[in-house]
Amino acid sequence: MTYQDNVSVIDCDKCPLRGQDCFTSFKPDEVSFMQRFKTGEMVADAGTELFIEGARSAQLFTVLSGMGIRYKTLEDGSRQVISFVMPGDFIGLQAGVMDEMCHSVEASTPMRLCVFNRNRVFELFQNQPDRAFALTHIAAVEEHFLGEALTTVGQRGAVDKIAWSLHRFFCRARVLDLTKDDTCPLPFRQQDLADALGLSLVHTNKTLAKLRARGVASWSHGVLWVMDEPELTKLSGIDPERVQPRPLI
Amino acid sequence: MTYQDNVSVIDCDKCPLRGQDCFTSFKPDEVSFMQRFKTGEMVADAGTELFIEGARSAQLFTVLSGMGIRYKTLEDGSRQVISFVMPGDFIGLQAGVMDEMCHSVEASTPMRLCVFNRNRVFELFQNQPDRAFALTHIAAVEEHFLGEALTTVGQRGAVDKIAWSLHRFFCRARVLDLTKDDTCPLPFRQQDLADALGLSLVHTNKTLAKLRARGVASWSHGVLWVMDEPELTKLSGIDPERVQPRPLI
DNA sequence: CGAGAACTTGATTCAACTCAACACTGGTGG
DNA sequence: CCACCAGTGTTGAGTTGAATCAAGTTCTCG
Repeated sequence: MTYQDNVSVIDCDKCPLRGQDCFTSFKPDEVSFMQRFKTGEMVADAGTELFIEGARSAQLFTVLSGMGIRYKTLEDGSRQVISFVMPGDFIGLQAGVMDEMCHSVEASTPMRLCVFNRNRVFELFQNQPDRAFALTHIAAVEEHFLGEALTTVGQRGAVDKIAWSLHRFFCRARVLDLTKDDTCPLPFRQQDLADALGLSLVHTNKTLAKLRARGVASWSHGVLWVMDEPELTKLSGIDPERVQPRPLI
Repeated sequence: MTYQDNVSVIDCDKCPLRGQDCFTSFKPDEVSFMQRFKTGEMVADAGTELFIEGARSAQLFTVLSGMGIRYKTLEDGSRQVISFVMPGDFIGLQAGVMDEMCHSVEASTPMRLCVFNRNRVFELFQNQPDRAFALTHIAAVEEHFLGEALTTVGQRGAVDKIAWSLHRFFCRARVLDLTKDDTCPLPFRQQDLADALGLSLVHTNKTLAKLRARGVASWSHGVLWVMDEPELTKLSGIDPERVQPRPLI
């Protein structure tokens, strides 16, 4: 399952994410504050449930590496994937400010997570206005993204939905430097994508085949290959995908 | 259109919303801070665009009275209603922390808004940790709601979608004390509801008729009448609708 | 090598969409 | 004052995109 890995904890100082230019830069005292705020690291195997809907959690995480999914489950067993979780994402904010999580988070690959203590979140508001602002910024960005997802799921057809999803993922991967040429890892199941877009597994599969046949994008064996990026961008309906640096917690 | 109404500005001290028990209480110094933070009031006619997608805005608002919709527009002209805006809602957070809004906001009824200055948001983080936390809390609640909306739009059938939407609205209205017996104002068009749920106008109309015929709920002439609340709740798929007090800005 | 999970593909069904007409309302101007 | 119009709501008929059902095929891993 999961285990604490106290030996090889990374210093915030040397955090491999912080340097990337898709994240806003830290002031020196912010780094040292985060170092004190951080209570450890955790490694999770693929399949681990990091959070469970409705549960209170004492811990909050920042993803150092690996990927996962946030999702909600309905009474009838159907599932809505809310978003894909990637390195740099902060998870558990809802548990941090409200009393409980309103969705579950599951690791799709092995993940390494930076661990924070829930009951120290308020310290951050008291002592580190910049960090508190960053937290709010992250929440606003997440809200923005959910609005886009809602729009896609509510208004577009299957081809556009899939295209949007693949395009968005590829762009996120690129700023994280996870792409190689026109490819990037996409370690989810077709079922996950289907549940994210409100499509059936079968239709998702057929639509992916269509995009592959059209020479737009191809996803197999956990690797996404963007064959015709302009076309994918056009189908996705996203303007220039403003890549604005976002804060890291 | 809109105009400043400098004469009858309400003191935060006497804010009619603050007293309601659906909002968390303020400490005295928080009230005085908000009073200084508040730069005025605005009255908007029905139909006014409070925010326009993509624009920067110098102002942020808290809704004092009236209702509206948040929405995104797509290239092809279709529209996704992100949420319904009700008294107590804080709008413009995205403009406040990111540089621009990623959805528009339109008044559906005449609205009275409390106006704040965007460039003073950071003061709040520097001087008022409680208020800053409240802002983050609001963002997290909004994120929670959007996740629920996404789940509904993605996974449920038309009857459930409509039921969820009506139930949610009625619950929100009730905690704001806008209900009278089993009714509450619902000042939107069927098209707005359709665009919120990703349904066509025609199908929305037919589904509303179905709920009316079944004796569950009836919406006409801007008034929602909940005829069978247990049934509506059941259809909506919401557990107990935990009514947790939320902060007001 | 066998078993389960994931992915494919074709055939059929159904929920929701589009089209099209009509009813009701309130506002405007001749 | 009434004719007209634009916005909104209602209803029926026919179409379609996506769901479901049903059978494979390929992968993965113990």
